Amino acid sequence: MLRADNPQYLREITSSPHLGSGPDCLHALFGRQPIEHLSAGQSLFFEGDAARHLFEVLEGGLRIFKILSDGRRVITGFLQAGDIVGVSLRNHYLYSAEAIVDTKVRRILRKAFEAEVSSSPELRPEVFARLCDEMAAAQDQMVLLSRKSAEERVCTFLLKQLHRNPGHRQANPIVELPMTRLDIADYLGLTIETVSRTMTKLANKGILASAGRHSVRITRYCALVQLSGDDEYDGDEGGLIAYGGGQRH
Amino acid sequence: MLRADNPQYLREITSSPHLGSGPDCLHALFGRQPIEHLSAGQSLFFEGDAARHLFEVLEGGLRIFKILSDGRRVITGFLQAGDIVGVSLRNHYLYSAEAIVDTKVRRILRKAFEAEVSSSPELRPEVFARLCDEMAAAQDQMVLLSRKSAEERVCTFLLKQLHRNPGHRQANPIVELPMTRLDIADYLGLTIETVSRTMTKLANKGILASAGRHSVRITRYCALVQLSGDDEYDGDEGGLIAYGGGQRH
DNA sequence: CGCATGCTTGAATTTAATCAACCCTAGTGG
DNA sequence: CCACTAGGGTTGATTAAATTCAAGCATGCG
Repeated sequence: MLRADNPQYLREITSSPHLGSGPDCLHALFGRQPIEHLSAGQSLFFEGDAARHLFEVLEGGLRIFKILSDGRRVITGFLQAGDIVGVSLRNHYLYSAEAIVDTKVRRILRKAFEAEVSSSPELRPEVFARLCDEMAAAQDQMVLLSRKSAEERVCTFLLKQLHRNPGHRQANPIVELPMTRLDIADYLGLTIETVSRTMTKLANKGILASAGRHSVRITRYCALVQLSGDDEYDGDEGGLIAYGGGQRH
Repeated sequence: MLRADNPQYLREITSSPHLGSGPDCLHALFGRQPIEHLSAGQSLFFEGDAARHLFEVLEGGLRIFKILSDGRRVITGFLQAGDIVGVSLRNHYLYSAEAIVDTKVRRILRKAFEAEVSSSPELRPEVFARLCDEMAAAQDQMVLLSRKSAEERVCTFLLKQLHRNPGHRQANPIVELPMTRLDIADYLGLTIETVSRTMTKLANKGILASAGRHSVRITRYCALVQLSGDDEYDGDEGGLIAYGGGQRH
């Protein structure tokens, strides 16, 4: 349904079947495993389960989340094609994972993964890099949840979704939002009503235009960046300019 | 001032001077480095700086934080004796670090650290474990910031501070809070007023008693746990019981 | 002793949550 | 093929929680 229509990714991962043959050789570990199909809403694993497998997302998307005892849900991330689930865990899964749409994954035993990684000096930096990226994303999310207004949260989210998908450089790009409003709300620490109202407000400002339930056209990218509350994005790959500060003490 | 008076830690780390001689051999990497003194408020490094060193905290404490362009500050963690700063980073520091009290640290070149780690199969699991712990803490913090009330946040924070210090098993334990109320507020995503009011309310409920500006006596531990919004703590090391869920889908 | 900083308390305001209708659309069955 | 329905989404009115603004209090330091 959603990201099934970009075969670049599949080509890329299948073109590096041997360990150490490229920057994404981590995917090669999953190469010979059978593809598993998850239908929308289906669980992959639960928080607290013994972490026996790692998963590679081939197509579709997952939400990963934690639930408080009284039912409050916090989505800590969305995963899509190319992502690997479960790198940062020890004996038990830190969170639950569910498909947000029909999704294809491959799995590998965690033991096998760890054995491969510890025996391959080529793989280790890649694992390390993924962990650090995950950590950086978690830090950004803490900033968002801690100090950003509803509008800033929604704008930040839209930008993040935009930058992670192909075609984010064109004139009036479309952001795909395969998840529901409730998912977005639980990811941004808001309610569905607030998410909805904020999107409407952004539409009224001419910053975006609704393009069906699961996508949005960005009409004023610069304004979106301004309203996201972050420092300006650098020209290309969606990272923030790190400013080598000096403003406190 | 604060944690200077528990020499156990110093004994522990100096008793394992050789690589691979114990579960905490990571500290041995810093063993021959000179001790550096930071006075309260002093910066160690800034977000965005080239990450040339890793630091080991010997005594005292640090806050690590990010700042939005308009000055809003988010403290993403507090570090104390035994912690290592900078494991989860690539080329630039993800955050700034400042001493919250007079603090002693040792530093090691990141290149040297990485060389040592990649050449030592004993060290690697330890680095990995620290990264995973950091990730788990970040996830918990996201839950706190996303969905917990002011009271739940403060209770969670007090429990976390309590469990990380020695002597948390005694009858009416004392929680040390070396940081200011502003630090706590910026860590919990609240204002100082809300933190202050919430502490007062907890005191009125008989759950805690003020014991000077920088420490608090916990008088009803169980009530504190209830109010923290988490599932019950397990008997010992302050971790949450992971419940092998099954409540959604 | 007196100031400055950090902390507490109170009143007013603001933001987002909650409660409640209603709408839209995709999918179903007649 | 079209009407119906259910779920997700939007919009509006009200409420609650935390922030903001403002004042006063303690503690620690010169």
